[in-house]
Amino acid sequence: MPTRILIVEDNPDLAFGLRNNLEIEGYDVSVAGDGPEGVASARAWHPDLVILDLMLPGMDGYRVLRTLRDDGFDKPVLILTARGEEADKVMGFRTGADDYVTKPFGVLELLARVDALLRRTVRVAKGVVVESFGEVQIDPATRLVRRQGSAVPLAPMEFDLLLALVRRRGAVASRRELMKEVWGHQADDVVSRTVDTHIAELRRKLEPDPAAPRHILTVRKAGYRLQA
Amino acid sequence: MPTRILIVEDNPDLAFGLRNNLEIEGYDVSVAGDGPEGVASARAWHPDLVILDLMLPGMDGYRVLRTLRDDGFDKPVLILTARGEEADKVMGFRTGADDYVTKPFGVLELLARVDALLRRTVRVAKGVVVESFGEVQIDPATRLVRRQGSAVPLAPMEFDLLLALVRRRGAVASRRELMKEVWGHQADDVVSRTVDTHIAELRRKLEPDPAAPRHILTVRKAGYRLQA
DNA sequence: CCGCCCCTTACAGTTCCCTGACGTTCCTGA
DNA sequence: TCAGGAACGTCAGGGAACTGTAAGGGGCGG
Repeated sequence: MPTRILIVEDNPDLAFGLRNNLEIEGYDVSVAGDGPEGVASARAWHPDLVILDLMLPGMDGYRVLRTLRDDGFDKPVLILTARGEEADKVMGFRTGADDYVTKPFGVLELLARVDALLRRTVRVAKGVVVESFGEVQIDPATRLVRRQGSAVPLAPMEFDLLLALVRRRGAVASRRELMKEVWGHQADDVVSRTVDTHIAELRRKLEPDPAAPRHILTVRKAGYRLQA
Repeated sequence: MPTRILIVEDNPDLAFGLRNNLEIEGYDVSVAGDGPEGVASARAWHPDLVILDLMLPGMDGYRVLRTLRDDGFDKPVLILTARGEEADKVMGFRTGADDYVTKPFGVLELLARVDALLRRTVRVAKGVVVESFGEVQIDPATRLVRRQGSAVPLAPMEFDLLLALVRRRGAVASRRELMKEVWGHQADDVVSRTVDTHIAELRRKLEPDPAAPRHILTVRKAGYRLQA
């Protein structure tokens, strides 16, 4: 079975050109002209990679990506856009993109990047990387979290916080450490309840009984701890 | 334990800047100043990701990458270069690179790309250090105490006090010393029974017969002592 | 303008810690 | 040996400290 690539792009010329080149490379290609169509196509057709334009009519590209990830779509997504601002790129990656190419771009480079992404995916597939605790599975590659198999949408901060906890695997993480890892480098002496609120949200979304957490535990006077 | 990143870069300023930023993000960073050094470092240090400059003295970047891949090095490699020609990029990807960033670049974007690459590969391990005496085990990392294998819930102060005793291993700890270590502030001539109260609680929770303690011993007129 | 996300604040519920009082044990000296 | 005193053990209640959680507002991007 050939590798399938879904292009979500409203500009017909560009889409056509890409399709041509990719097909010459031997890929199976499908094109969606807007966001909803793209989401539907990803659901039904199960592509191995998605090339996603950010500027789309109807549904924003970020939202499409977001929807896909929340849906449980874990294949690489390459973002394609005219916006080259660094902030845009960072946001794209943060939302779960795997690469970010700005227009104008060279077709050969795009092909090479597609190839690199697919190569990496295949290579990784051998040793699946998924963290888990209890009935919750976390895939750092796609920033996707599942509980009992179904995707749980987490806000970016929530995901990062969860990841920070998971990385410590059962050890106590102080609020300050978490602050430092998730928020950045200057963990002030801020006496803030921010961490707590996010923890509460995580429990609400991930714990069977948020009032009696079994995995995201409080260690009084010390911080929080993730119980596998 | 933390994620390791190897930078192969001959420009000291750039290397230093990158190292700084990556370390702030919590990575373990090593820098190699030329190709051979980079290869050696990758072999010996087993980084989780390599940032590779193409323009290197002595050994060309492509050669380095080639050598690494032939070596069986399968971690992601991000190429960093001033050469933005499409042909260069394609060649880089073809040689086995996973991403290609051209100078000048934004640090945030680079960090985001590093993050995106690592998402698909990294995994973490853990090491456990446990103190123990008698049938009691103490894990400072989780602030968890077990007696005969089953968990014993301790209040924060109790745990800290226990830890202070354990650290002294058989030596006598005066009330004042304990106060100072656990409570931080300097213990005035406070004739307080606070320490005693907590000791009593510890005995109740940890000693088989609290009335005849076998581990948490009283040294009259001096303080307390932990018997292994 | 809306929606999402994030942080803050405030309040409520718990847990915990210190204190003071009293009982018990140990040591000492007559 | 025994009384007295000092040191330690124990207990319970008030208040402080800590966390859970629900709004509310600001910011940012779409």
